[in-house]
Amino acid sequence: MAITGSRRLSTAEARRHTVLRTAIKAFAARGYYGTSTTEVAKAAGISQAYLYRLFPDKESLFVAVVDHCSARIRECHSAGAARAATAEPAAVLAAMAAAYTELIADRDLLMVLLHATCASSEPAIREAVRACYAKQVEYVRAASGASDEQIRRFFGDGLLANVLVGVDAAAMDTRWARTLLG
Amino acid sequence: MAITGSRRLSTAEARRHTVLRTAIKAFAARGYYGTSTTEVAKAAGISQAYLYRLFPDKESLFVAVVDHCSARIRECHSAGAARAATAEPAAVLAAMAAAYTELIADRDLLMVLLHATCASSEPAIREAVRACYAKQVEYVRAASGASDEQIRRFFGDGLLANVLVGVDAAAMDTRWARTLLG
DNA sequence: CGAAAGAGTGAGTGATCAATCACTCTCTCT
DNA sequence: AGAGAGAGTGATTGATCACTCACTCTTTCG
Repeated sequence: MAITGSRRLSTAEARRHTVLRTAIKAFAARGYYGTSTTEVAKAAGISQAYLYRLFPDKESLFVAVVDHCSARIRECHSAGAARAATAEPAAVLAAMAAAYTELIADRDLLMVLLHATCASSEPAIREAVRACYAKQVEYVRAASGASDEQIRRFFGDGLLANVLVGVDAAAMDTRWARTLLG
Repeated sequence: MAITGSRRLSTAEARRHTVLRTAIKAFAARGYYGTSTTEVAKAAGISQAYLYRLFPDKESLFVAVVDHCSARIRECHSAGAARAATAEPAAVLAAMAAAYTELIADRDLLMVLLHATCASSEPAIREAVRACYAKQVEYVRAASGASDEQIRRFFGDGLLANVLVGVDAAAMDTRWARTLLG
């Protein structure tokens, strides 16, 4: 190891990356407490024992998954901002919101972050969630130049969308769901 | 039983009520999957075995707790609305929002609802969460006469407050936290 | 070749969990 | 008094959990 700087990812690192991707689906359903490491390993196509050679424990694994989700959201916001019609804060925010709505349509990534917020009684997870919000807020602020009030509304809308996806409100035909879906 | 209509709550029913109150604190920290029935029983001051005579299983217990929280939120909104300065929708919404902010200051009730949203991959829990939102939205609509857009913003603000309390943003001295706290 | 390093696993371990059972104690009503 | 109903519990069970260990197979490289 450490022989060349141009070496491809080692196989173990590639595996770790695979685990991060597939663990999103595994954790999405029942979160940190409700998902067993065996389920995560099965989703990644490896043995549970090897999972423990890739990550020191379940908490570190979950934190890594949250960080991975956080990075994907920032990529999404960035891609959205690039598609904004004008450089006006409101236009940039609207473009980012549209990209975000598209991103969370598959539910899994979103549910992991919802679960992570819930599991923030574990200090390490709380820090990961805080870091995720910190990076999102500062990125949105820098990319859009929006005011605090605009940013607050942006995140309020996003969180409402999260919950509506979480309870699958789009599949319901009730007045309250239609009201909140807007 | 069923002898008189004026009888006080039976002792078993009183116990059930105690359990619902105390279980909020127990479930708040680690949610449906992460909280054992032994912890819930201990918080209520009864044996775990008796918990199973009061509720058929863990899921029913959790659903009952969610329903209890739902009722408390509606009482809170109702009390808030009664304190509104004028009957204008915006004034009523503001008064309800203020009452809600006060209610969730203790974190526990709020965290249970956040956990319930997360646990909505369990059908019975999902239904309880949906019912909770349904009642809230329809109550807010009826009490305030607000437009759909106003209602959406009201719940977006509430959910943002939920998350900020969830990660204890008020205890942080960072720019992103100050921005979102407003 | 051969040996060292790393990828990967089967078979456990003790702890903990939801749920059950057999049992005791305390009322209430006749 | 005494019997029956309901309140309440200690002990247990089979399953599942996070985590570990001893081991094999494969790749790389001198």
